[in-house]
Amino acid sequence: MGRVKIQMKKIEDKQQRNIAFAKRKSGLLKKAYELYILCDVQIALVFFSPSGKLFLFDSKTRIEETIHKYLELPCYRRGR
Amino acid sequence: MGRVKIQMKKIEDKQQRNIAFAKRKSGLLKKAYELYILCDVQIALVFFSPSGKLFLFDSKTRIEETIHKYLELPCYRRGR
DNA sequence: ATGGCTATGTATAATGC
DNA sequence: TGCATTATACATAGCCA
Repeated sequence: MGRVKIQMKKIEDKQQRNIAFAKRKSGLLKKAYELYILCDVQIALVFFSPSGKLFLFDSKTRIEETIHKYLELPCYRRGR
Repeated sequence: MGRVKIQMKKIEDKQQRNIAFAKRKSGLLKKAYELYILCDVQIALVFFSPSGKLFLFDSKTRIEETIHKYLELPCYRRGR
């Protein structure tokens, strides 16, 4: 997607990994937002940066509500 | 991103909304996967389709672990 | 580190089967 | 109701300030 196609494996250089994280974090949050708006669906997204900082996205419902809706599903309906 | 730029608002036509959901769901899951692999970070993604079907992505840790890691944060560290 | 730039790879809206 | 294709908008890798 950039000037060069990259291999899908962990970026070993820590500085390069942080740069990639910063850029892709924004992209992922935007995609989550767009899916939520365009399709009017409930979404919860939780992730941690390489340094352990928390990032969140949720749809208009509070993230806890989506999480609890998931946790309350019987295990066999959780997929996996 | 397609042939035409679309407005960022709910797609009112149900059939078109389902089509957009199906495509963007794959894209969002792929982006989450790529961030996880490239940057080696913990991610939990939970969302429901317009018809209420559950979709998930998580990094190698079980999704419950990431969720609990989030829920155990003191509220002031959850952002928002 | 951060924040733009730009060339290039990707995602996807519309369309075709 | 889906897949596959195509054209076009978007995301981002590598640079540079």
